[in-house]
Amino acid sequence: MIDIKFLRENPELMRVSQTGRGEDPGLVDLVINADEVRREAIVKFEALRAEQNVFSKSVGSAKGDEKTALLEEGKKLSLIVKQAEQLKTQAENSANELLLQLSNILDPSAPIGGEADFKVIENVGTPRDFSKDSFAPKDHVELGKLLGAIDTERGAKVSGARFYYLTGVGALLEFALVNYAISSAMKSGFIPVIPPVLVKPPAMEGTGFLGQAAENVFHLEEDDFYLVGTSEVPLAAFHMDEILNSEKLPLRYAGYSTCFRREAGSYGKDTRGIIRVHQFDKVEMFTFCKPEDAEAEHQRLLQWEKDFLNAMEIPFRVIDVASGDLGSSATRKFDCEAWIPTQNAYREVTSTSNCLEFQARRLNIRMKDGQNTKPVATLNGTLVAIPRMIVAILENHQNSDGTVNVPMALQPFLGMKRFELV
RNA sequence: GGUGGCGUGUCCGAGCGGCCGAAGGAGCGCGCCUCGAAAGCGCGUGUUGGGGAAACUCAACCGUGGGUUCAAAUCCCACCGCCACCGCCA
Repeated sequence: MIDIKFLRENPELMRVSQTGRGEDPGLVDLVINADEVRREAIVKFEALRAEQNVFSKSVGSAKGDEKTALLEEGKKLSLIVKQAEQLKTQAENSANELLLQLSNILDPSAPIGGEADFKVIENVGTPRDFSKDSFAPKDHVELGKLLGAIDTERGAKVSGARFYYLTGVGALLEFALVNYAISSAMKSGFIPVIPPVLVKPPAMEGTGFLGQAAENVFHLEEDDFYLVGTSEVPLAAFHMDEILNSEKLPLRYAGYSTCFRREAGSYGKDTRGIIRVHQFDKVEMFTFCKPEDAEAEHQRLLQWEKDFLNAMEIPFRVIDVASGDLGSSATRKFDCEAWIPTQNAYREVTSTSNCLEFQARRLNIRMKDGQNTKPVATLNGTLVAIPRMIVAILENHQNSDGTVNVPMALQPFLGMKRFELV
């Protein structure tokens, strides 16, 4: 949520930001109008209410005929106050509804444009040249079968398209990735968390996933629960309605959870394999910090993501995501894209967003900073999203016979140096 | 799922329908005392919104939402959460 006071004073900045995202700049003026209506309604109601408060007190001490007369008048006043209160509530609700529709203000350094207008920040490592090894790389589906690691056919049989089983070394690889991720996160001061994956509407709304992202969220109609698409949701909502001690910041949490995504509108995209699935596990980093520290923290999160990919010995690049492709909560976002040999392309494997105070305002998470209470900043970043990391590892570290070398960093967690054929 | 109890400020814990934003205590902050500390004493200590340059002032908030009333923390209803016991189950 945007700070209404900031918006009142900087409407032009907000219009520019909305335009940059490809969203409606006219919304800004609707919000400003609604805010004026809201404040007028408040003034009217409060004046009447104050009058009623004074009046009510005089009733108590009166008696006899005088009291009967006062009671009559009180009834009339009561009606008027009630009407004014209703108008006030309506005005507040509609102002709030509009305000919630506004996306976060863009970071001025974020590249403007659509999905394709990202800026490459750096390339790390060099894609392996398979012609030098004189064999054509197999894709992860084929490797997964040869190793007994991934079973997409049975996944489809049991749950439908975009489901899979991780079996044998596939399952072990997930455990190793998670253990490696959590143990390195703890070294950086993260608190490990296993959060709930079913959440109630306020958590989902607060994190900003019920706007344009709503179509990708699973909803349990009967119980009004949402299945989270990322543990960002329960981690952000962890401190909902709380006031944090600013001296304890930054607070860093590493959440391990299953993630559920409907993948609506991606029919025909990545239908093969486990690049795009309805359910997967992920270790997510989440930070609560002072707004003035957010930008530096964003760089730190990015660095931890890079460290992870380097430890997996995978070539990748970092992109600065363009304005039109940011989530509504993010002011800026960096993606790490791993090299996928059989696609001859870089594909997103991790992503980190700076939401500044946007989510915190919606979730009512504040900090006590000296005399003042003000919203904190929140940031999130993927440490490892299991299926995509498995794809990257299998495809990049395969040998001509279909066996796969285990990256050094994972060997202690797996107890093996190579995945063998089954 | 059934029955009973409870939900008040950072925490504990009072609260005849008006004088209750709310006693008392703990904690915290400042000061006194002390060589220093503890104890003791004194003072202070919520959030949100509106108006105001500010001092300040007004309004709202006692789980949430409705209702009754001139007036609700206090009465009524619904919902949510917590605790206890019973039933069922991992």
